[in-house]
Amino acid sequence: MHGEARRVAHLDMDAFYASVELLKYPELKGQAVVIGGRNTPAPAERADGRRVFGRLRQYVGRGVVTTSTYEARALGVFSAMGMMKAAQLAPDAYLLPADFNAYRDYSRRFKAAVATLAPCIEDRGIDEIYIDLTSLEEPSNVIGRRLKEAVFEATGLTCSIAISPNKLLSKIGSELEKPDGLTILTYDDIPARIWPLSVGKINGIGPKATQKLQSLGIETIAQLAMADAGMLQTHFGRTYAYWLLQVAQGRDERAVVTHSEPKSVSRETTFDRDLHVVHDRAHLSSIFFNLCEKVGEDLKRKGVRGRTVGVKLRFEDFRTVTRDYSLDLETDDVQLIHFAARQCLKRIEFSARVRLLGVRVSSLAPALQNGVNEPTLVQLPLY
DNA sequence: TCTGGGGTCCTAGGACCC
DNA sequence: TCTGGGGTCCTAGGACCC
Repeated sequence: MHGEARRVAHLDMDAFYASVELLKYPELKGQAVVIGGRNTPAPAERADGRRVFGRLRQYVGRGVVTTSTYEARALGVFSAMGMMKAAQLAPDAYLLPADFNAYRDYSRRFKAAVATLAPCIEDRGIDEIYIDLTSLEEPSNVIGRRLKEAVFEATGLTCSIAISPNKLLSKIGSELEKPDGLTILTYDDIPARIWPLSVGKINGIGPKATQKLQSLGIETIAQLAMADAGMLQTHFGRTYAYWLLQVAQGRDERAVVTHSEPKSVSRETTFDRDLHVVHDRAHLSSIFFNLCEKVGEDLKRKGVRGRTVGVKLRFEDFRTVTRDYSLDLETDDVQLIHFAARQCLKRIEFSARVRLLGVRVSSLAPALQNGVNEPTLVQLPLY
């Protein structure tokens, strides 16, 4: 049952958002730059054409760091860190707002460049992809260099690539020589290059599992590979224990998936201040309807409709609750989404101020041209 | 002055059906 | 009067990823 030996690349753009910003503002090259914040102003343009950049210390309010340059990372500022904490660590760092339109544009460019050389691509978000190279003839180092050149040609940006027999090893490998890295791994390299790493470097082992493994005396992938199967099973369950031992050996049979259908569409927002259900009712209601509208627009744009409407609510103490409401037929109608989402809200006990509100539609199906799978409010007996 | 927004996948219990 | 077993759908929560 052994498949053909495969060759899979993982390509990861280097500090992607930050690097795109440096293309726009080359005068910031070599500086600590942080991108993020909820209401970060764009740089001001002076009359003499020079730009004036904000500093991290000037930031007030909620929000997190979206990303940072390597210079800012050296000061301890990383993605997802609270802005206020980041400002303590690097008050003089330059601060820019995220510009997702620009990132999406560069994302399309680098993916198109790769596609001209190797068409079997799995999208893993805005700044990374897997590429199946099995059908290509050239040696891995030649292909790798060619991919990097094509990406740089198309974007002016560097990336890091690893090529190995599977996605698991390539995903780990692309980080090993960042930035501008090219890493080639075979199974023989696992003891020297993979086993010394922390278990948290494995895609799928997050903070919780890392913590739990550490409490069992397992910190490196080597220690995981040597761990007792029965012990792992008692702490993680049979399925997960088996997976842990497989990945510790560098084994991964997952295919490079070039096509997938969306499973859900959602919008959520964290408020500038926590809102009170009664006191801020009007404000909450208007935000709520807005989220329904945006989800409806997103569904129509993607050409799908969904049967299950869900809401997500986060309280001031960060407790998060969700509620679902399934309809008889798929919909992309804003009024119907709003109706179903209100049914969800009714079942939540509001015990504290609200920090975040979200609306999601799942159980998706392609929208039919004749609209036959779209129920209307009139058909709803309870309305 | 903590902690974004958009997703996927998994688990687990209960309803319901045959 | 102590009562199966399998399958599917629905809901809620949580881990994880980018």
